[in-house]
Amino acid sequence: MSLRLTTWNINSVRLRLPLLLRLMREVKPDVICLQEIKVEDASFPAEPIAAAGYPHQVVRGMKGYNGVAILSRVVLERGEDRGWCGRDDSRHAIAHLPGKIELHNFYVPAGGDVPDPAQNEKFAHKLNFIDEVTLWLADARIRSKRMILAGDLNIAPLECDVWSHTQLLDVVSHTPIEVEKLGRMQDTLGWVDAVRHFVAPPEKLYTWWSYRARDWAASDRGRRLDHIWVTPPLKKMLKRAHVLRDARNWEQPSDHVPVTVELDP
DNA sequence: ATGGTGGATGCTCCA
Repeated sequence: MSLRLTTWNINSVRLRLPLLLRLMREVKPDVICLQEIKVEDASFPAEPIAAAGYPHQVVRGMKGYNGVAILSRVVLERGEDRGWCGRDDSRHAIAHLPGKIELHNFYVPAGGDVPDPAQNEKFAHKLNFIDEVTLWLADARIRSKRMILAGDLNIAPLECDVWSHTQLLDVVSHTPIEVEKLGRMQDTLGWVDAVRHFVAPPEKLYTWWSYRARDWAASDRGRRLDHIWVTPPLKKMLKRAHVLRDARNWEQPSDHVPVTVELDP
């Protein structure tokens, strides 16, 4: 059984439905994890997505903000929904895939601008979110489980995951406290960073470029915020990873680009 | 040092 999985913060699934269909045609993933779909479940464009070959869908949306979805060519079973930090703000979806693989799709809070949890409630929420997920993963610790964790984690952990390590040390997404907490989360189950498995440091690699740059490609001030991790039993199955940088140049693009990993038995 | 853009929403929030 071969599996090609893509994660993409699409920043409005309704506005960018044509781009999603293009991704399906050009990359042909078996499974797609979307974040920031920004739509209620009832208004999710389920039919055109099914018609494009992805009839199996787990949608966890809300009005206006956040929202995640898992789209699949292959049959999947929805996992049990759960909230984090006492909220139900549509930041996590679970699906059970063929081959006894448990898939988690996360949209971690961005965390606002001020990197101090005492001054900035959004940053506190982000740190608490990571802590809660970490505790939960550690509690459910079964190292032999075949699991994939994908999504917009809103943290660029490595120096080569940002355009300037020193200039971003106090910028939310690359602060030492976030990087440390993400590292702890990764340690819970010995998660393997499936993309850095193929694009080893110190090679620079980004998945997000701000809308605010005059020329995003020329300045290339990117960050790697979108991730795909696998548990150790899947490590030997990793075949390929790809960041679709071209998608940042598509018409009316998301500020994030799709990240894809292929696994083979 | 600052402000820059984009999406959903509805006289503003979030990224």
